[in-house]
Amino acid sequence: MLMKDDFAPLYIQLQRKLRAQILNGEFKEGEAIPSETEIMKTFQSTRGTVRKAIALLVNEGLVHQVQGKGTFVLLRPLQYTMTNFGGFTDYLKSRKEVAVSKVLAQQTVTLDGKVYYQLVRARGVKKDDSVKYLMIDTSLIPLAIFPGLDQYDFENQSLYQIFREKYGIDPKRAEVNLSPVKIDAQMREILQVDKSEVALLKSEGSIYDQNDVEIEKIKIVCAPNVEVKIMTNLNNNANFAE
Amino acid sequence: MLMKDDFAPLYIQLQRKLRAQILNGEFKEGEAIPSETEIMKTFQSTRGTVRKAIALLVNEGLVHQVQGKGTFVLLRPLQYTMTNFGGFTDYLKSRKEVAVSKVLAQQTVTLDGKVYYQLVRARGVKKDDSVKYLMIDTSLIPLAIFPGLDQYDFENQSLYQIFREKYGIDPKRAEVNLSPVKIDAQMREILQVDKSEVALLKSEGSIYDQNDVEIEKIKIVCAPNVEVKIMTNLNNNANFAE
DNA sequence: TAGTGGTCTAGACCACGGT
DNA sequence: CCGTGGTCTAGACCACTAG
Repeated sequence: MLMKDDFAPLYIQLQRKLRAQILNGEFKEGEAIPSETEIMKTFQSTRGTVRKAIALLVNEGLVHQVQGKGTFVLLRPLQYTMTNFGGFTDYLKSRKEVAVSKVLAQQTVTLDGKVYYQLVRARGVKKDDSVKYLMIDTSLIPLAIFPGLDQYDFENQSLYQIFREKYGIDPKRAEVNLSPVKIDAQMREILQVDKSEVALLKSEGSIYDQNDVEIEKIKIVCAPNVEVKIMTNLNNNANFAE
Repeated sequence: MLMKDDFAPLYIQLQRKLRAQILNGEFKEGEAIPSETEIMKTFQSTRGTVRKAIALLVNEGLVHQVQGKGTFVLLRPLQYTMTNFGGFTDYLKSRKEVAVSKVLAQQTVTLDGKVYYQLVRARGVKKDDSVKYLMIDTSLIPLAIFPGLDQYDFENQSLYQIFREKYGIDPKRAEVNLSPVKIDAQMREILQVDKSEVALLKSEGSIYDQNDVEIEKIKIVCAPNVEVKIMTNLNNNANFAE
């Protein structure tokens, strides 16, 4: 079932197939997906590969595993979970929603002697022919790394898709700081913020590629109705020093 | 070097040892740690185990790997990174800092017919004989799951350590929503917030154990000088549906 | 007892970086 | 070319859950 000649490794292919089956409702929420052994047989693969694919889904928060029982689909109501800073289009696509972007400003700016392409967008989703804007997203992208980036149409194309397909650069790691920010007029208008609100949530940080090179500085301000939800596994810190 | 009879699996033992070496400065920031093959020989283990240990360190944000080159220690200035919601003491211990807790309130409350033990604490660190409070932490713990929990002294003991050692329950997964919250008098006093600030960052959510049972509801309000930093790997979403 | 996930081994081949 | 990390295989034994 899995193709060795596909560009993606087998465990990624398997992750995609399993996720698609879950999102399509083939495996119901709260119920078990097939056991690792069954998945091995179905996809003609080995235990290690299957476990790696499932581990990614666990990390995504789509399933969880219980020893002796099985792997279960987590129940989570549809909501805009802002776990993936900057991967907005990809994220919504993986959740089968339609992403909408509106460019508010674009220009080249110089910062610390480096030239950046600045892109400010309102990001939202299409719901029943109307658009709801969920965040205002400011990107600073070094033109030394992405020459000619300003020629693309960012209303209809995913920034990260262009990074990958046109420049062969893959966003690998995000590091963002979260803080409250006072609401200004532009935020209030675009995100339709009620007068009673005084602050919104701001995420500010950097995206790095596989070589730990900073490829984007981001600032995202979220509408009050956007749930910024973090899901973490706590395994790592049960263990202090040696 | 690794002990089979230790309670922790080999890859966790190895993770701890490597982390300790990094934090002790044996491997410098920005430089490479020994290769996977070398670590295999040093600790008499196999590739899979070594890779699993390193994967955990990557997830922690302590190191990153570059194909063909090696595994490198990431440079990060000392700061209070709030990635592990609720694992405050554990986190600081793994960073070799001294955690301080002050109990502000404790009582039993009933919510939706269930009885909870409510614990409100100011959490901080000891620096040169003075204490800096960094967050106000409200926990709701179901007494049905943790009978007799109120007998412990939470100024000097880690809540999660008691969960693990006295009740055999291990916090596994956190799900929190982040949002701004208007500052009240208590926050302003304890966290020493400047008058110009109008909002702080609030993290509100639940902690689940290995069986996906909710074992704690948490609400954490952070001081303005606390960096709430999220580090994520973006691998998962480069791949849409199948 | 049978089936599940959790851990571990001992190999293999590949892609990439630097020499 | 060699050493690095990235992927994959084909087994093994264990711990836990449930009938």
